[in-house]
Amino acid sequence: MNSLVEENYLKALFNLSIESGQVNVNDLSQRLDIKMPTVTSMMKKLAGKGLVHYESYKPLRLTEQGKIEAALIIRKHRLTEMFLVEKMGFGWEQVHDIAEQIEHIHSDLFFAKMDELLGFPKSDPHGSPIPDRNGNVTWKEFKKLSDCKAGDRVRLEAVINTSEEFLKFLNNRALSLGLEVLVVSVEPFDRSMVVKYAKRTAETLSHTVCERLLVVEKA
Amino acid sequence: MNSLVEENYLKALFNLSIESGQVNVNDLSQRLDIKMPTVTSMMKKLAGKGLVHYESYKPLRLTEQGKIEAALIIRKHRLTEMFLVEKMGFGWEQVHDIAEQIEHIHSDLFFAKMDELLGFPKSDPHGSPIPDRNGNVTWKEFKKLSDCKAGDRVRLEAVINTSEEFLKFLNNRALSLGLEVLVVSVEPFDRSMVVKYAKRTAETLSHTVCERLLVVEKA
DNA sequence: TTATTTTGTTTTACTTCTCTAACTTTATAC
DNA sequence: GTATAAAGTTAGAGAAGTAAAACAAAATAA
Repeated sequence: MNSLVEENYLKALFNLSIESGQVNVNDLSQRLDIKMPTVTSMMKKLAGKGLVHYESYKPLRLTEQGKIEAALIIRKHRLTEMFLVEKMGFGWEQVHDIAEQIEHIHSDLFFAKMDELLGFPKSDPHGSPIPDRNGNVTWKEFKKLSDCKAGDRVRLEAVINTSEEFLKFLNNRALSLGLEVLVVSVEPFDRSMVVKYAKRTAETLSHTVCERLLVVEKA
Repeated sequence: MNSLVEENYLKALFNLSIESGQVNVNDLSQRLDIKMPTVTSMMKKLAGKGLVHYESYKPLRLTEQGKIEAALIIRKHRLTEMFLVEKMGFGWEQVHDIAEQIEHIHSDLFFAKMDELLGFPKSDPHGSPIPDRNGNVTWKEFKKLSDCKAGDRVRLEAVINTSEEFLKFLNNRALSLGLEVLVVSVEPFDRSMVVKYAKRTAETLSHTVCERLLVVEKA
């Protein structure tokens, strides 16, 4: 069984791989706020357990087994977030830190029960997919709002950044998942967008914000 | 802030103090399955943090602050057990190990929310009192069923042993908290009791079992 | 009350996870 | 295409938590 610390390395490596493709020791070091020599030695340890492919000076890669174990931790994290929001009344901006701890609870039954009470959800409160019990993840095809053009009608389905500040920013503008959004115009100078949704007829969103909003085109 | 390991020592010391009054290094060592030298050094560490009164070769005692911090961990444990039973559909025999892990989650909000969703319960699924947010515990006056005599009418309010085996034993006999029990007779030879409750007209319970059942006399 | 057993402590050492400092390899810039 | 910078590794060390071995104190039993 992996230690809590090992689980955190696996999860970070998994997430970084998805976010940026190639992951270096330095990336993992910064993500975990742990110095590079420590990361190097942990990578060797995890390589010894068959969870990471490690070669000196090469990018880091999870093995198939490593991917599964990482996905199962992320499964527990996302089920927890969903449970906190749906069953306990938390806001989507409040759940990250709690889930970060509960993801390390060892009890299949506990998470199976959550899953069941939630009706086997496919995604978490931020729109990220929940891996299945075997560690398989299926990603929906999303588009960044920032890649849309004037006139596009889309539905907000996920957010990339899940920091409390960003989510509070979205709360303040009544931006939530499932919302239908019309792109009114795109400002060429700073790529900010004017959008229309719900009762908001002309809300301006910076490019930085639009890059973090994932949408699907409205059929 | 106390580490998870320190929290476990505090909790064990608190529980042992209630169960048996005087707690020696050896008792704590056995309870935690940790060798005595390790316990000794942890006691010195906790004494340094002002949580334990430690003197060589003397019984171990929590300081007032130590009692409060221990009670707050136990509060989290018992709230969790209650939540698992009441809100997630677990049986009272299934919740101990999960609560043992969740009690170490650091989030006042999480436990405040549990408390609220449960309607501020006074005791856990095994009848043990839940300490308040300040670490104060109020024990009800219980009597052991084994101290009752033939003809007594009592209500089952708590169980002492919370092991899975014991609770399954009680489940099999439909013994649950709140039940009204009539002591039909006491066997002088082995102190076993014949009792009557619900639809059971003549159930025999060994002294070992009766000692672990806490009751109040029916007014 | 003295001998023996039990309990508790001290010392040393191991494991896990972390760091700093020094060195090496790879990438970047001129 | 070397010089410099950035990234990565090695080596040594420290904190937290654990145990084994050796010793000391206290309790118990003869």
